[in-house]
Amino acid sequence: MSDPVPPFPLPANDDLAAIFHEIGDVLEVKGELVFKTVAYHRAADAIAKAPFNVAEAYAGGDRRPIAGVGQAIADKITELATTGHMALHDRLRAEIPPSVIEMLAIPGVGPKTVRLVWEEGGVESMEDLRQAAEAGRLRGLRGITAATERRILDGIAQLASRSGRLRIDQAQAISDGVVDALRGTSGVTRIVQAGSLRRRRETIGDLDLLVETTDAAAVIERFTTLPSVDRVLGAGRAKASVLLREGVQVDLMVMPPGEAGTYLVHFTGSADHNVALRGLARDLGWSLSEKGFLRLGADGQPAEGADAELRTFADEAAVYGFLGLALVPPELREDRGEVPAARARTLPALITHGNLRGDLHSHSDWSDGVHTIEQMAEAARRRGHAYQVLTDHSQGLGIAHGLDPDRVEQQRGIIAALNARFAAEDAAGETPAGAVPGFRLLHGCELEVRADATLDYEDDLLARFDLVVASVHVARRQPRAELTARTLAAIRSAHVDVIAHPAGRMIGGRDDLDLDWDAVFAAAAATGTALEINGSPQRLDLAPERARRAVESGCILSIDSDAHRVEELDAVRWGVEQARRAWVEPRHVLNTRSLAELLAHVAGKPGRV
DNA sequence: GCCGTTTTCGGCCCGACTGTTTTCAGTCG
Repeated sequence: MSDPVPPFPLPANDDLAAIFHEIGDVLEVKGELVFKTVAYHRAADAIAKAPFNVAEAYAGGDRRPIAGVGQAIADKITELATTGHMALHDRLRAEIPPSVIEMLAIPGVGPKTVRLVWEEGGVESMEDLRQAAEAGRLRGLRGITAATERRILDGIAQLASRSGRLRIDQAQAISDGVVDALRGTSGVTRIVQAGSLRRRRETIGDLDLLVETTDAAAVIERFTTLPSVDRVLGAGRAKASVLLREGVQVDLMVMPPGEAGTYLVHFTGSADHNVALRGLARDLGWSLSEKGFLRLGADGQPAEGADAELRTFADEAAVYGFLGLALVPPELREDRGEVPAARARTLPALITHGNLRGDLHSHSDWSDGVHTIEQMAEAARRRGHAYQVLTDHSQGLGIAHGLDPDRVEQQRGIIAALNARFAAEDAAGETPAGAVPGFRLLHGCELEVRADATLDYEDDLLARFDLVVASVHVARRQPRAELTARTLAAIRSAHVDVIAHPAGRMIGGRDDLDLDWDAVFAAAAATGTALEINGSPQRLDLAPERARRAVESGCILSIDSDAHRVEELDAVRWGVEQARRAWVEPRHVLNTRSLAELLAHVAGKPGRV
């Protein structure tokens, strides 16, 4: 018997988190104790990060512990998951309308200002606020001048023009441009791209640069007057912020020479990671900030006078060491278990780009790629791969010029001829620069999983490929049961070796497929079918949290470029970065294996003869 | 509101920049 279906929809983790963020926001505007509001926001973040559907679990009576969610908030989740309502949320909404709370999103406008304009200015929404500021009706309020009104209007305009988060490849290009422009400024000895870009998040909100220099004024002057700067948001002696013409905010911090350690830690870690480090420091009797460690006195405040002491470090390893921790790689600094692991010396030995021996997913101009089979193979070979799998689309994906069985047969001949030439060159000692002798182009396909859960080629044709990558492109809006059944059908096929971009997402575009992930991970682990981390910066799918759960579930992964042109073969680097964020080690990844090991794994799939 | 091999009560991360209430509160990262 299945569970009774509740008469109201259960929220996804993101939606549940949004409710608690909203509660935290309302309490801030109400002037509630700050630690209480922080507790709601922290709980919301923890819920958003939870690796299972929290509302579903709570609805079923499974109140798994979540760090940051205590008795009171857990009860509220249960209330919402079992009744469809949360009394506190309803009451707070009645007290302060959401349209008032939305004003918190305006840069430069915080809870105190929102409360002031709402209670004393009668402002009920962002649009109200804009009109009141334009009409000069706010300046009578305590602490608000004409300049403040101007600032509020700027903030509203900035919010409207904000272009959302950047893809990591776009952010990297913009950041590189700024770094190049700052290089050579007098006194500058080092520039580090910190923040979420250094943590290699899939999307980036704003950019953080750390500049080691003996002449802070010079670099801040140069930075705030770059041609790419639209306007300066703020500039002091040690830091400055600008908005670029592209709409991206860049924050620059100056660090004194020889003291980079705590600066790098502070401006790289996520807020939660940093909070955890500061807590550790406090336990050891020190206050940690970007400037270094300040010794605490008996009163818990930084010691003064003769007892005052500031400890600085030249590099990050020394900072973590001072806290009794192993150096945490930037990609892991998200407060997802890395701090205890660093203390216990159980951090993973993360995969690197150099561990990859080949690429299991790429296209040519035979389907929807740009370059020829030979061009793609040569390019892969000269990148030092041991193997490259050509995986043009199967016949059903008409829009991508999928191949019918005759065309597949023709490809086979071309691939054999290329491999013969490569072998002859190797034998003659004419292996090209960058290449490794023995390179093989493998014949694969990207097999469409049809809407009815059947596969797009017959088994006898599939059996002749070296390796098969399967994926879902069509009928994406099916209910979860159907979509899951399709993915499971591919996983259980004796001929499918990799599930490509399993969630089917496009960053900033398509959402994830609605799959029963526990079922997918269990089947993939049982059959040895690899789940892909697709390196295309538009996809980066599996996402890190899912990839981490996949590995914990016993799955093997692949990290592939999905290249449609020669240059895109390098996209595996983005995939490797996401794998690192997922705590992935080389042993978890199929294409870290040698050609012989790869082929042995494929041949060993259950049901294969 | 959360949390504890130092605490079940009393703490809870830290500093720069801005503008104005000109000594500090508000906002941000």
